[in-house]
Amino acid sequence: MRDVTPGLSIGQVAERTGLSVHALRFYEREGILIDPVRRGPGGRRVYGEGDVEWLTLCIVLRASGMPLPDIRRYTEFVRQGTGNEEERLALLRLHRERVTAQIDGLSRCMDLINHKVGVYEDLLDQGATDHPCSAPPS
Amino acid sequence: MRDVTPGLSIGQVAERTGLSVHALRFYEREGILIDPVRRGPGGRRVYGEGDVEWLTLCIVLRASGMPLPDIRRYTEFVRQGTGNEEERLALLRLHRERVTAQIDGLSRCMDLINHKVGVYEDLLDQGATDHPCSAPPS
DNA sequence: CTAGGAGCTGGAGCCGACTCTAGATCAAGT
DNA sequence: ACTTGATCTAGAGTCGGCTCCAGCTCCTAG
Repeated sequence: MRDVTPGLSIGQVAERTGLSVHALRFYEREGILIDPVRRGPGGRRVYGEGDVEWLTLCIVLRASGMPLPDIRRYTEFVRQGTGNEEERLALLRLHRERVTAQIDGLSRCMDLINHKVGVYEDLLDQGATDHPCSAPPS
Repeated sequence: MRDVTPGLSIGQVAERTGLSVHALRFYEREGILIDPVRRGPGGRRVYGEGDVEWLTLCIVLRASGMPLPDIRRYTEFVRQGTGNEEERLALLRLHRERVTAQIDGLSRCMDLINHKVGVYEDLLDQGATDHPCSAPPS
């Protein structure tokens, strides 16, 4: 009944997470994994399902713009175990604000882009019906 | 009545746009300006209001993740004058899709981050009221 | 006259996050 | 036995987007 999680090679983890094997080793060097990866025969890395889950979280944090040093700090808190939940929460809240700011910024850019798309669409419609002169947009 | 736009120095443009003077010269080298900057006595750059407006647009495009080469291509279309509105529109639409994808991605990250923030908030509330054991989150 | 400050050019440097290379080791298939 | 392919390490290279530096020219104020 034991050994339900048989251990994954770096290639398998790469496949599941979408990270490259290079990136996996790089993350490990950067201290992004919670505990040192186990090694199988020949010194090969052996990952568990827990590692994959953790990496999946890290990928989300990265994708939302958290810098690696911050991810490392968060990892260190988790590695230390319970007792620092406030700090973890503070990091997460800080990041949440950054993501909110990103989304807001992008939405404001979107408004302008939509506006310009609209202008050009109108211009082309109008041109199709052969309207007279008008100031060209930039 | 003429000369309403007296011409701006690179420093003034930097101040208005928020770009650095370095970045302004860099953008110029990259072909991001619609026409070559006029030069005043001593070979100094003289910008017009139109340049500032154009740069303002470019800043929005950059802020929303459009790469400089794409901005350059868009600039080239505008530089060529009317007749390529379809191409401009295509570039804008493509970019709009990228921005939409970015916002969607970030929103999905937000869901997870919010979830984790909620988990830690609950955990700390619960801890304050001295609840018994529970599995620690990652 | 001189000192400061802004501007000029060309080119080097930096940062983050990977990505790739070289050269070695190891396991499995033919 | 041999080849293939995955893995290992240490370290170098890449890329985008600036940023900074050296050494020069200007203009203006004191």
